[in-house]
Amino acid sequence: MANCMVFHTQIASIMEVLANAAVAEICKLVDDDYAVFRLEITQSQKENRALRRKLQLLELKVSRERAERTTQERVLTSRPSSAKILDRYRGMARVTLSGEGHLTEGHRSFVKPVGHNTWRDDQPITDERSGTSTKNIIVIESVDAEAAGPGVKQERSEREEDPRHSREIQTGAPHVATEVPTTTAPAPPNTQRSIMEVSGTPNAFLKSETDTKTLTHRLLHTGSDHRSDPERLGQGRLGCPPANDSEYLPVFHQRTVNSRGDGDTLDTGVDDLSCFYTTEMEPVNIHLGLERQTDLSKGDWNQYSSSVYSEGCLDKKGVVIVVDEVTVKMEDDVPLTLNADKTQLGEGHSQGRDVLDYRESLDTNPNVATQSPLHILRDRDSVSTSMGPSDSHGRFVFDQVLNSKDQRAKAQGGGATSGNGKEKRFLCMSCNKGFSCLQNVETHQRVHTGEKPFSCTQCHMRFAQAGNLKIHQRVHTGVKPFSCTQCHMRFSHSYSLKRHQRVHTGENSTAAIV
DNA sequence: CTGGGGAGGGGGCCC
DNA sequence: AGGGCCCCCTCCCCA
Repeated sequence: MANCMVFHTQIASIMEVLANAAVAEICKLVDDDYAVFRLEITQSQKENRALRRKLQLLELKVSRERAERTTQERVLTSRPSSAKILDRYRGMARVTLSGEGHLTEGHRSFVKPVGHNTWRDDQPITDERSGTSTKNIIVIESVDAEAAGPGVKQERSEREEDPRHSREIQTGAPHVATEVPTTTAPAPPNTQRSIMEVSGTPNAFLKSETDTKTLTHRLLHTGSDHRSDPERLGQGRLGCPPANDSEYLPVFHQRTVNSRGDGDTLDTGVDDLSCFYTTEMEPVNIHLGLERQTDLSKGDWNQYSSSVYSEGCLDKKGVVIVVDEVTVKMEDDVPLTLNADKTQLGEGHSQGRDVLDYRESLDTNPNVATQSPLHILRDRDSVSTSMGPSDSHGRFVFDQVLNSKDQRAKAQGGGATSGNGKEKRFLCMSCNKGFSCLQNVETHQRVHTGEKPFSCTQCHMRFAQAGNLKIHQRVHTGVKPFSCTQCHMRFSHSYSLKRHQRVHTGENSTAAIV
């Protein structure tokens, strides 16, 4: 008996030692990762400082031009110049804001070519270099990027700053720049929940809840090795999940939207349009998927695609959207009222804004908040969705999501739990639609990313699917392989023929659809 | 009613 | 044998 007691005592002591060792190891890991996060936060802060400085410069430019314009107007016209100028600049500010949606007062900026000191009232407000309306966020980004110039990095490097600064929290202040020192009221200090800092697009919201962690998401980092992060963080590449019974957890989603000036393929960094799977969620390795705030309606993305590809804004202008880093700070006990105020970024926002929102926002739909755009269904039997609060170990609890909003998914048997025979193991985190294979979800995500890798050699059209390009090329070739057996009509689309034949059969088209 | 683009599903081939 | 990829089919939607 005594031996038994001694044995138990020894066991207990060994357990304690092991536990202490484990705790120490965990602490070390946390410290290491925290250092990395701090570094990235600092970099982000530097970049934001540089952008703010640039905005101030642009403001000065505006003021100067305004003064010049005032003088000129006084000379040239009998109309009270102040009113006209005010109109003009008010208009510019409105356009800028409508496009970007979040430039703060006092930071409205635009770029006007040197020597262009007058504005005509009938002149569309465009980026003079691109000829593209500034309502396109991409243009605004281009202005920023261009104005920032090569010296920005240098400038940033000269500014070391308090990392705590990066934890300034912005909540409930849509479209307000995260840090605008002179003209913007400081963010409400009360809730300290999250912060996002995005180059030129500071009005983003990330919300989450967990233990106090600072997570850095390199969301859109054009020209950077955006693959390094998941690798550094110990995740594998996208691929099939290791095993069906593993807990596949969404990690994070990266996207790069850029284009080259030669009009070639717009690289959206699609190889990162994916999620990385980890079988265990470590407290130091929690990754937030980023969910677009507004509903990704088809129209939004089509519009985006249209503006980007069809109109060739990106292609022709070589505009690069850069959203450098997003820093998220999550505090304990933050309620999951992840602000469903869609109006913040809702209608009236630019297409580009939508794209960014998609990357930046976690709020609006608590059900999908903090999930990556793509993840494996974890619980195939579950339809309910929740990202429950962290469990006692600080882990996220992810359940699968079925977005009831996606009517099309329902109509076409989409959704994670549709009754189709094939198991829909792959879930798009943007719309929560389920797919049976990874390829399909990757293709599907082009809807959200706007990636259209297939371009027509005879026109500007681009397509997300090769098959659609092939069909499209019949427009150029005039090939109409589908002919009606009852008339001489020929069609380039098989479905057009099928639809046409309803005319002969007298079948009601609506009834046919039903 | 047609033209045509967007998008999902599934089969077949290859590794 | 299973997964990835390519391709085609199909349907929806809009102009």
